[in-house]
Amino acid sequence: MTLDGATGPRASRGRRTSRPTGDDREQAILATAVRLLERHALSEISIDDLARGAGISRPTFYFYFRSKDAVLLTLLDRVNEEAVRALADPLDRVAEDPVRCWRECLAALYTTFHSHRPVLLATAEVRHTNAEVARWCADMMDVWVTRTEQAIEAERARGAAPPGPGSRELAIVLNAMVDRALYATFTGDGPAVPAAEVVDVLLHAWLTSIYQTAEPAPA
Amino acid sequence: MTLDGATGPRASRGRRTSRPTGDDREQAILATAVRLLERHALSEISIDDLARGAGISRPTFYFYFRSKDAVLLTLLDRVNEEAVRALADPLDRVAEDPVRCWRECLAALYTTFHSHRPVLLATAEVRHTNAEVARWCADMMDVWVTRTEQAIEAERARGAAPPGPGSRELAIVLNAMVDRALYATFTGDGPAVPAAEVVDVLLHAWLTSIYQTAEPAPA
DNA sequence: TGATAGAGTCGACATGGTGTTGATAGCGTC
DNA sequence: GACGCTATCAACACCATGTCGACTCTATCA
Repeated sequence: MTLDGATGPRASRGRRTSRPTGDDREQAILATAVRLLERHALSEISIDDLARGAGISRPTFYFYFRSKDAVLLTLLDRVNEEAVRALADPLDRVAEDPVRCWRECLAALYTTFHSHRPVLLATAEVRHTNAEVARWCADMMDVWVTRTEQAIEAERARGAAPPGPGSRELAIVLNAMVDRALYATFTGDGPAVPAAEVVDVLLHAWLTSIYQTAEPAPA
Repeated sequence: MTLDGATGPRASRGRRTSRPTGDDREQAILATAVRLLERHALSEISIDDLARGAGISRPTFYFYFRSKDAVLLTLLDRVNEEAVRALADPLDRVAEDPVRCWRECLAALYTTFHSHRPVLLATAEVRHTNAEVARWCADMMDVWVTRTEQAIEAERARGAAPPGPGSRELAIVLNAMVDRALYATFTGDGPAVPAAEVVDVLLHAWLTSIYQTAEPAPA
């Protein structure tokens, strides 16, 4: 007997318990979502589309996921895991070689965003409407802001960066910049920096804001 | 006979022609929209809510506006006119006193955003779903980016700012930063800079990115 | 071996929103 | 006093979401 009150194979966003069958159906739904998102906005995709794509009927979809957005949330978890892995290392080594490490951070975000473009675009689509997705984005952003803040503090502590605005506040606006600029780059929504240059330009703004020169002193 | 193919009092987003009656109904719809947006997200407001609020039935609403988003677009035009007025002057005088003028620009954007918060939040909500709103945002952003770009070029030409990344690309990421950071400030969606500080922090990032020092040389 | 339980499935329905149609009411004017 | 235009709405067609209840299949165990 499952104790978490689940009616579906699991509480949908709850964590894995052993489940013999049905797992492939869940994967089929996720795969269908990714495939459809390559070509269509989330709002253009109906639950019926997802169900049919996975070879099931609409009511059966609800056996696996609570809603369309719950599917997105599951996909988002995957993306996050990948991003966390990619950024952990360069963020820890900022002091060794600031320019290289900050560039690696921004490049890692670029790469993650790029390779999961459909999922992140869908996220942008609903983050202002769906409280749960908004919460998720906020939590993820908070992680990056805090890591950035700590790195800025460390750079100031060792004298590599001069004092300036609060490190947290600075970290927030810099992350906001990356967030929006990458989104625009992959979307063509409004003027966007060409993909080939966007990391360079972001890095410039990032470094000068923190170090107040274009080239911080070497370690 | 109206020549623009309108069925309603005007082509809704088309431009003013003389219209004796019904204008107050249109204003009532707009006023209702603003009032409801103070308390609810756009997605929570139905066309029926707007119609009832204006004292008419739902089909009659369609006589005045093509859709819910068309109402938003009309409100947005008002905001834009105000923003254009507020920013024109400081942008023209950047060379006289860069720090003061850039701050005035950012402060003007802050003020505009703040005083039209409900409308701009609703815009963020649908800009990823509604092509017309997306287009509108893109156009507006393009205006600010171009003005910023020209100002950066001018500063470089007179030797006040050193060379750096392409002025257009820099203008884009700086505007992206303002866009997203102000949104977060007024929304509490994710970590946000306190309202009292946000202009200062944005100004810091803005100045250092352009002048590559915290304090550009006086004119 | 056949009763039982639970996972998995879906037809049919209820709900709630959007947008359209067609009929009508009021009013100025020629 | 009839024509044309603005303005209005009841009724309808449509579509997406989410729920209910009945059904099937399979594995287990007395």
